[in-house]
Amino acid sequence: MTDIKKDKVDMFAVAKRAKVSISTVSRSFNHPDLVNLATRKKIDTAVRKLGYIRNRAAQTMHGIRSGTIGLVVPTIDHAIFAEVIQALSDSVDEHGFTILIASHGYDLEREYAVLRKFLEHRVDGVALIGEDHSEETYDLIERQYIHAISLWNYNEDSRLSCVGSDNKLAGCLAAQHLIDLGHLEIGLVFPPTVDNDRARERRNGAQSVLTKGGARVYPQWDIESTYSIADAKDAALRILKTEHRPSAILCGNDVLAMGVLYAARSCNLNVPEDLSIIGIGDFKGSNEVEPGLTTIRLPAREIGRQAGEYLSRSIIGESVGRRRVSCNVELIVRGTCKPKP
Amino acid sequence: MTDIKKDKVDMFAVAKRAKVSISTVSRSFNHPDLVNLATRKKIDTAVRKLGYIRNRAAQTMHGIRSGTIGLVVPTIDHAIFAEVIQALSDSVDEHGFTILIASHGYDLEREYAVLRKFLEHRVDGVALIGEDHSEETYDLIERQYIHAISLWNYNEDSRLSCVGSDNKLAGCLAAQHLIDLGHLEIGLVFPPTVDNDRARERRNGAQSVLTKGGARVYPQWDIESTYSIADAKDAALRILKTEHRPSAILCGNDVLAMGVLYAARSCNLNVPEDLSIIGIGDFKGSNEVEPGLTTIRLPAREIGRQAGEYLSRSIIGESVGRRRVSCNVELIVRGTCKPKP
DNA sequence: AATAGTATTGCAAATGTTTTCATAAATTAG
DNA sequence: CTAATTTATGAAAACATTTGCAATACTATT
Repeated sequence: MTDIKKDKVDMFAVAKRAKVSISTVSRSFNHPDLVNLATRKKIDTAVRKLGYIRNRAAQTMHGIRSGTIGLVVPTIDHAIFAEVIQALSDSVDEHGFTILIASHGYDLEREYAVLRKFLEHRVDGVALIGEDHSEETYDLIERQYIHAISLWNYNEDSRLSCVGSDNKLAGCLAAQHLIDLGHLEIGLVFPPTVDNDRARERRNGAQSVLTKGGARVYPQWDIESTYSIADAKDAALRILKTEHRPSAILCGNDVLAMGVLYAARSCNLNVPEDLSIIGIGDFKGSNEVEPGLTTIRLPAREIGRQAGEYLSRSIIGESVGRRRVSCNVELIVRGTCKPKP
Repeated sequence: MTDIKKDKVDMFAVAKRAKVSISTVSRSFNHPDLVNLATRKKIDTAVRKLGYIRNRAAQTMHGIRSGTIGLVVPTIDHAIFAEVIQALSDSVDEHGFTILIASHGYDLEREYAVLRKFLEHRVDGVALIGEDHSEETYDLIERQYIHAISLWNYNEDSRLSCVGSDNKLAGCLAAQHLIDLGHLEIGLVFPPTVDNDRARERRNGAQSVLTKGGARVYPQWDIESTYSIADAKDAALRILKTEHRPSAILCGNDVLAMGVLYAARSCNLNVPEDLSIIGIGDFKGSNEVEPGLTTIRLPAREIGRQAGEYLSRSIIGESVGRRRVSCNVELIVRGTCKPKP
């Protein structure tokens, strides 16, 4: 065995096969205009024959970008995030970036750990969901001068760049719609609000409008449910089974609203005649369910796309500094709400 | 400015601050037992003070694993994949791996491109969905000796290791259930089957049982719909509006089944009295919808978990060779199917 | 007190690239 | 036909680590 021709396929192997120097190989990748067409062809065939694949790890060591962006989400398999992930992925992909993804299950310490791991991988930027992060996390981002962006929530005082919607406004809009329809006895189904600014803001918004509008929310109508249709259905059943039930239920997001809708149906309550339901989010399927879900639209795809665009550009160096992008929220009236008789 | 104390924080900086050699720093990370406790402490404080973060890119260059696994899916934001992604991510995370993710939108050439990109990043392994891949893709995987696994479909002749379910069986089971209930006029709503072996197998399975059972599927009852509730609802409306409509509809997956269910409701058809519906998948929410969706369960989380486990182990070196894991499919009877009177 | 281990540490080579600088060849100008 | 450019290539340093080997400092044994 000629110890020279090991099967390790690196630039060296390519160079040898093409009978050029290793620098020429590198150049033909990075500055093809600087190398003669003929040699470029030789190199190309060598690459093909050997099945050579460039090693980004080695490139990264020269201060060259890693071409990766880290995305940390609470969880991947919620409709609410899946859509944003897809949009962000598509949009950074156009600039040649790849996504490193991890979830933390609403545990801010895990979020920090994930962020560190991403930094070890030398991601060129990171995207986080929302604004509730540990001080350590914020610290790390600032100390490392890493391009970062917060998704989902718009806040004009945000510590990071952000692209998202005004969740408080979303909550207000939902509540206002119910008030406008004359509802005064209103149930609330919201996800846990600790370490979840999106849910908290929506809730605060809704509640402020509700009290201002003279509505009452009895404690037994104010229920917490994890992000799950099953859980929300159970939660709603508890509300609906009280002898005195609200005339409308406002939900922290559309998945919960779906659960409530199913709960109503299983109690033989007609929606919206016997019960009005409003959600927040306007997820896939919210339009198709019967009756169509009245909700507040948050433009998930738009948020993901803009975030990806911003991150990519600021990494590439086309734009700089902090930026805050507010995406519109909007009431979508469908079939689950009706004026209180 | 002392040109020595640039703000570049690498091992060198740490070494200098801790007054040890760079090798000792490295060792204290990788083989802490080989370095004195006192020095380790010194190094530790230096690391902390400087905010040093290890550079995996540099490590990867020594043949050390990159600690990443590439996951290529058709799309991220379908319930069907989101769940599997989450499970796989969780399971590889336990072994210290991070996921690189990208979607190809059912375009096999893009899949190949993504795979190449992952290989440039020196992922330690890759996971693909299904068995429909371009020859180039299979080639690349074999030539690069990369750990690879195919998810979702079980096939005893699979070219790659696989963990999944027998999709053909799933189709058969669904069809058999309808036949058993006495349905002979059956509609079909399936996603496009080109480059999608999962859908194709289910469809083949279903159809073989149907014809064997003497059922008839008129062409106008055999409809293709993209993976989308909205699309499926439209498709179903077309079937249900024909003057002669089937007594049951078999759907390629639960999302489509939901669309059909909503379509039925919007036509004022009662499910299951006027129309039976069966899905495949048993997604989140299929149990909660009213009436609960009768379906064939495919254990998404289980598949993701096992795949992650297999990949991690085989990368770490604990297990070897090809492996094919079959996950059970099972008929889940709920409320959307009823015997034909 | 000398010897043999053993526990620590540092030096330097290696990893797979990119890039600067220098050199050689080819082209153009004078 | 020579000088001045321009074009094309190679040599070597740099990047941030890991690791085999050698050197040093301790500790235990006799």
